[in-house]
Amino acid sequence: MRDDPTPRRPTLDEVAERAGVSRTAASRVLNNAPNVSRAKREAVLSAISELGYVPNPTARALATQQAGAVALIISGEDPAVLADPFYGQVIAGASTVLEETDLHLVLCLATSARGQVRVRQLLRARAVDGVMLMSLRGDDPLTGLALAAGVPAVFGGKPLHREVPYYVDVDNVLGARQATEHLISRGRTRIATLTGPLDTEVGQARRRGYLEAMTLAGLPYRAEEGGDFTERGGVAAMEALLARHPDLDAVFAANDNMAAGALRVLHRAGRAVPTEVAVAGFDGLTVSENTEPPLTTVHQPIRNLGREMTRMLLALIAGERPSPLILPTTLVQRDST
Amino acid sequence: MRDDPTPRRPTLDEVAERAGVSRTAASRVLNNAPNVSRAKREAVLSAISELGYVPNPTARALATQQAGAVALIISGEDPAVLADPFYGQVIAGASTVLEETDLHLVLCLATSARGQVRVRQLLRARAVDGVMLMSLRGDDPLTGLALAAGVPAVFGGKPLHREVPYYVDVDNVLGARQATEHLISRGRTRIATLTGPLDTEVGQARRRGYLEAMTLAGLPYRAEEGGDFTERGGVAAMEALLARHPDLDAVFAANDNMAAGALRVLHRAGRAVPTEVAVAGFDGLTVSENTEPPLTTVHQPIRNLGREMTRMLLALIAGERPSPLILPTTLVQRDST
DNA sequence: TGGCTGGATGTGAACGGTAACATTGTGCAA
DNA sequence: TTGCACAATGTTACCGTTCACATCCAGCCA
Repeated sequence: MRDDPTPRRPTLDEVAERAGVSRTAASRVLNNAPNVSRAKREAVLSAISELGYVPNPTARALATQQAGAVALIISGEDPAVLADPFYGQVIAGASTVLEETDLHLVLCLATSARGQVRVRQLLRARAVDGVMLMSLRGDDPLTGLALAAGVPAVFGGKPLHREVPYYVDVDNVLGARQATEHLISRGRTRIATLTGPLDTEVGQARRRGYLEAMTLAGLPYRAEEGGDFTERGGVAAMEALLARHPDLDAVFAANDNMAAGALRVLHRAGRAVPTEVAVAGFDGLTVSENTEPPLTTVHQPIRNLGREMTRMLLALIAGERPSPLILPTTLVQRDST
Repeated sequence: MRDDPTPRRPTLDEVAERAGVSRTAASRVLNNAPNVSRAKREAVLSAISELGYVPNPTARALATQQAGAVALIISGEDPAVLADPFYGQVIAGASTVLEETDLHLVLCLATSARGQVRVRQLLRARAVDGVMLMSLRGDDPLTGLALAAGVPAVFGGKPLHREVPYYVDVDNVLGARQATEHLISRGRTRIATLTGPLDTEVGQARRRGYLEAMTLAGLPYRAEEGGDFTERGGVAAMEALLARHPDLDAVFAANDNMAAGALRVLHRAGRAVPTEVAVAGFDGLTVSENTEPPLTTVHQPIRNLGREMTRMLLALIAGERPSPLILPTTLVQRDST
């Protein structure tokens, strides 16, 4: 079944020899470049299929000075960030776009010291033709590294405190405002918020959206507690919130995970949802369908985020100068409000 | 800020020249090979840091005939499979192991026709030093392709109807048996199961575990419905199950997603969980914590799965012949049973 | 018929490393 | 002192492509 230990794959030279042409001619056929006679082209083509020739991507990469791959770099404290299905969606989106090209996707987790080092090497060695970076904290050194590396870089989500030329983001402010306004339209006035980490742009933006809505509606009530986008964090934050603001009648959680945690706390505390307390989340992941009751949430087009980041990166690699992109969100109304 | 358009990174030749040694000597220092005098080594080292030299991975790959990367290939009908946090965990596990090596992780979704073609190319072109394959259906052509490609390949989960030399799997049969026996120990006798797709080994194995437990306990009751590991599928299957076997007093769902769906159906149908119907799942993902009530489930060490697959692949690449590995599962008891 | 144009073709030099092999120099046993 | 093993070092081929450039040749116009 298995061939000899080292079948030594055919090279372009062998193809050329078999077809009775020069290596260059064969190369031309491969990259269907002009200036090859019909006869030679066919000779090469059949030599290729007879020999089962497959071009060596490494050699090609060396000659063309292009890696043939782009990286998706995910930063974070802990490899567990990937447990969030969010990234799966981003990856899926990126993949569908890359599928149409001849670029591969290399995945880098910069979640440990060692991981950071590897990313740095990746960038410095120009091992990829471009990078997409996600979930960077405000002070993440990766932002600077990526920009300094001079390799095409697209950011998923605007980094905090830093201007970057190319990014795709979701309209977090507007989405949060929508959610809060929805709660207001339900007659709630004492609306609290569980914020995300405030050293991220997402965390800040969603909080801002909440504040905008409250201000615009002329509601003076303010109550917030910081979370970390995990359900566990949501539980802790909701407990604190409830202790300090027992009069709240609605909660806008900055993501679904925290909202799920909040629901459980409210449930334990005997607060009926949505009658006594209404809850809205943000993300629109499947978590939000599984909660009790199903969660009203702001759906963000995550798959699209991945797709658009990739498209932007491809444009960048192609030498264009794409504009930053902000994707819209939509409110999904379920039973928690 | 940004340097010249093409700063042209320094090459090993330039390092060597600056250090006053031959390129070979410089190369030796780089790979800290023996037979380099202390003086030269230091000269090279300082030349490297003065020039900011970073070796070119592509050139190295061409010379060593090693790609410097391994691929994780995820098969499936739909890019949406990645929405399952399962894969995030596998990826995280794989990453932590790869971090310690100088191999990169390239991620391939073989979820579309185009994706399949790309994977085929990847394998044929030997663009990676090894591959890990996941979630292959029984008749997945990828299995054969990977084996035929002659590239080190590790399977995550034993493919159905096919002997493969290297795989890491979870003890699905035992886990399912544990779950079912747990239900039995709770005094249930009319236990039904929501199976996974029966054209996968996982689906088959978990069903087998259920049957084993029932048989061993001398319980004649049999009721099953097929699902597809999604929550939506779980809902449909549970509805059918309830219609055909209204007398059931417990359900073993082959994964948490389906269990979550089942819980919702039971809730709607007014069957109290766990008093009237007990429910157990499989996976131990966060979904299982968020259900109402929290789900008793068989926890499988997914992160470990990723880690062990990667370790096995590394061993394989190093020329060893590792044995297949079966990872244990643990029952996590919550409120649904 | 000679010069010119332009497509087809091949030559040879990159691309940036690694490694087999040859060469030199040194200390030590015979 | 000769011979030898062995560390240090350099020479050179090689990995498998792409591509700039030179060459050749046919066709066309003056």
